[in-house]
Amino acid sequence: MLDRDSCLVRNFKHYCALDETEAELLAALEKTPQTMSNAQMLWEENHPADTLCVLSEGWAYSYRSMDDGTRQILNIFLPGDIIGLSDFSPRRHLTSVAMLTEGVVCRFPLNNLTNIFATSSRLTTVLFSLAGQQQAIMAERLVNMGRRNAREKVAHFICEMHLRLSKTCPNTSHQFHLPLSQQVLADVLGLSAVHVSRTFSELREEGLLYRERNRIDIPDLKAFHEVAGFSDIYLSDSVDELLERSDRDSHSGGGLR
Amino acid sequence: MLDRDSCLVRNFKHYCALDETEAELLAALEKTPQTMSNAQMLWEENHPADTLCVLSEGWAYSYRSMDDGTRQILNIFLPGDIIGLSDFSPRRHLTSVAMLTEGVVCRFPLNNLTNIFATSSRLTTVLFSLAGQQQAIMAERLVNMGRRNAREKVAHFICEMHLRLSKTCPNTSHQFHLPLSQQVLADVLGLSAVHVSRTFSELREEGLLYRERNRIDIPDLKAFHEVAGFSDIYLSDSVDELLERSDRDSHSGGGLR
DNA sequence: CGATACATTGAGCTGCCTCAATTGTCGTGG
DNA sequence: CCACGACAATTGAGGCAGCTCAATGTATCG
Repeated sequence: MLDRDSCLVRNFKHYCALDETEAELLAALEKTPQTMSNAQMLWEENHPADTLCVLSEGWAYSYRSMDDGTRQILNIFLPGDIIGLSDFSPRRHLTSVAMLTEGVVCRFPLNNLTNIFATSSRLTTVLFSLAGQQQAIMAERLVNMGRRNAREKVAHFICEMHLRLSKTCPNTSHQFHLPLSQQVLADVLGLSAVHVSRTFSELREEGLLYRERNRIDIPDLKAFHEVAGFSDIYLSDSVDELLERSDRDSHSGGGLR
Repeated sequence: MLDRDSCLVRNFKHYCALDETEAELLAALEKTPQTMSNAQMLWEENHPADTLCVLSEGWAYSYRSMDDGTRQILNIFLPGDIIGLSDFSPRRHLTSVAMLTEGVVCRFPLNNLTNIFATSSRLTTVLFSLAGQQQAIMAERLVNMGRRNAREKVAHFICEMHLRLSKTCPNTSHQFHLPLSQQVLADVLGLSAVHVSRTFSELREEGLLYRERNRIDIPDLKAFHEVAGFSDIYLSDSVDELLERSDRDSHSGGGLR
């Protein structure tokens, strides 16, 4: 056992109670901590995908580089996130991943996942939910890119990050730290850095959003959600009910544990 | 047993051999066929997500409706696809799903999935891969939306559909049926229908792509991929290797089957 | 103190949008 | 068989959101 819950275990406990075996299975994913400097790469597009990662500390992001030198950022990762779940099946990583801050990551081989599948159907359920959540985030970002203007894009993304942050660290208020440069934001949102700057100016002048250095301040969260057309359902997680069913199933035969 | 493989079983066999138990688990998902007319809804955004669907025949799509009346299409589904995998964890569907053609769908309760998790770690692995593939498709579309112009967007999407089609039905040549109106394409790509039309005209005049009614003709596939900046890695599936590992694991203890 | 990265602001351009009118295609019913 | 209506596609005209290029300002750090 561990003397103290790892980041991942803490994250999972948010979803369901874990017995000893399960906690150990998860802890196995965080056996090999590795400190990372800002901007350091975890892996690059097209490289063999034999390991995935738990992000234990710090922020990271995944992206695809374009031929013309630009890039599209696909995902922002926070502590407790598993990085590369979607690269589970292809032989090679589909995206590059790099750090946004200093931090700690723990690589683990793909086997650990299949091992979990074979051992705990409850953890499998949670993992599946997590993968689904990541997909939901990407779906929402697709909507963002396709059908919203710059103002809404920026606002919506800030709302999303704010909500995700307040889930992992509950003391997040209307002010919080967001270590993303305007260039990074532009690469997330499919805008130019210049236009992101103008958009921030606009929002600031209307008193809706203040940003200096990497601090964000949203004076009126409700009004801001309005601007963004933000709805939080896509980030709501309710694995509990699923697990109840799963447990019922296993008691009534056919199940594993 | 079934006298004839269901659509889904056929799809899964593409990934790995199935024993009798596994085939039955999968077949259970297609127990309740239901014929659907064109444009009929499978479910709507925000409605309770207690069942998912296998698409047995026909095409379908998922989308999000915006306040201003527009919509963003998130995914196009082909026969053999499981619809709603990403709605697995939230209590409510995050997207609406409707048919693009006539067809047949089979609803099944969420339990069936958790049941699979608890019974076959091999099927679980395949399911996880499928979910990953859907996410890869969405990631690619995100890149499309963020960093490509209309011409590339249209071309890239056509390439993607062409490839996906030729995987499920091998007799797809450089001509194929694509039952998507220009309005639908616009809603996929975040463009206006008018501009999609102009883009098709442009591509036609350059001899790169012909489209009339719902038939597509790509005279020179290689040249067309060039225009699109299309790379097919993100649609490559290699679950086989994963399963080998999974099997090895289970033989050496800790595993299930 | 200079170097480097990040942010702001202006000017001019363009890709895509909106609105609107026209044509083509199909299915339906008289 | 033709007339009709519904829908999909095309084409033109004009507008604007967001782009690029470039210059300047500002903070951080060795």
